[in-house]
Amino acid sequence: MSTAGAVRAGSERREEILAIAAELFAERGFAATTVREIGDAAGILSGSLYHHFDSKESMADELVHELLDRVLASYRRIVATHDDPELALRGLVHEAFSAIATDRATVAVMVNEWSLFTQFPRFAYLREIEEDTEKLWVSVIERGVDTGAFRARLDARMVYRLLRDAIWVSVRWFNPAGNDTSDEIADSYLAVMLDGIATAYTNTGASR
Amino acid sequence: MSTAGAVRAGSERREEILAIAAELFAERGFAATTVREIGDAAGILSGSLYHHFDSKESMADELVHELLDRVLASYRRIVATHDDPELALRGLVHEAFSAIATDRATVAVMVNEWSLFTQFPRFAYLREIEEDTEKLWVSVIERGVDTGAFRARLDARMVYRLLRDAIWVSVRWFNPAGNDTSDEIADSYLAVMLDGIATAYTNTGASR
DNA sequence: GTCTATATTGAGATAGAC
DNA sequence: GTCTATCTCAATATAGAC
Repeated sequence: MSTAGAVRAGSERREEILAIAAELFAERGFAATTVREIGDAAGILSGSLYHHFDSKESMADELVHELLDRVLASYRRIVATHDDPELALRGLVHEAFSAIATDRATVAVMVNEWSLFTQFPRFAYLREIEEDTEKLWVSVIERGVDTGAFRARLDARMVYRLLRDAIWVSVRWFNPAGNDTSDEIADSYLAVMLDGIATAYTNTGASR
Repeated sequence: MSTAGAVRAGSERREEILAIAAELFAERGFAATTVREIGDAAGILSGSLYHHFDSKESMADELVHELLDRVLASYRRIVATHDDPELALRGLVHEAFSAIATDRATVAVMVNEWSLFTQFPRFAYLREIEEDTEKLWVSVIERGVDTGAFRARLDARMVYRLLRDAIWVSVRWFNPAGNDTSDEIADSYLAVMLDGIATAYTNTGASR
């Protein structure tokens, strides 16, 4: 393999540096993290980073792109293996929380820098993958409405966004090393989303 | 009134510049917005901004602090005037979406830069106000559990965070000038949160 | 309250030796 | 693959005139 210029494929050292960068981006923010800090944390000088990467931006790019590709692939597998819409939805939610647990830093970068990154052409895939993801989740929700598992006249797109936003932003406070596992919080969120928080006998309000 | 140094209280020009800065911070991100851009958009040179403000940071500080104070005060009024927990919760959710509609740019700055700002001592009030807000919402949810309006054994804190995260992050895609008003989306979110998306007869799964 | 002019700093990135 | 050394630029912020 070539050693000149910014290497494309994944060497061990590369992955190591990416993981360090992810932690710093997540902790301080992408813009507020300097390449000198990344170099310091990796035990090399900032200039040496450019043997591995083209730019600071390309580090974040690689991190987030790889994560999103992986998560979308998992989503597709889950939907393909569950005919039952409720079971499919449960699988999707568990998968998302699982990603928060296993890739906390990168998820935090994605969530915190979403509005920044989506401005730039090089991050166009963010919107594309998110669009595919939305289609996938919405199709599951709509199928649930069709089968009668979910309520009629649901706005599937709105339900998806509510759930998506709540799940991903939980990376800001959810600590998988704490009291709850990612499966436990997934089940808690699913319980609220599926059954609601109101008791049946209050379910008579004019506005509902 | 004094005209030397950075003025504290609100003149019209000041408010105008703050609104312009909020739009730019929201659109491009706080770090990626330069004081030159703010000056250009306001029709003055960047140096002249420092007659009104101490720093770029203090502009964001003022915007977000003022918003959060205002929202928390509204929350308190709502809780104080509603004995019924469900009505109180409905009022809170409507108020939050109303803030997104009336102060979209500042809410976006708060949401997008939360992790960045909370790192700095000058933004300590962010965590403080958020803590008070959490207590207020959680007390409403717990009262609902006590009165029987909401399900027993709810994790009130978790329910609050799910709802809070979903509401605020919706600023990234919710367009109050579009098809839905803020009251409509508030009612949609409340319908899902109160009643869930599952139909009653599926409510027999072992995991629920 | 804004402009002219500029100080000052710190950032991302590069070239070439080792 | 890392270091030495440095370039280059753009950013925040300031001083003082008008």
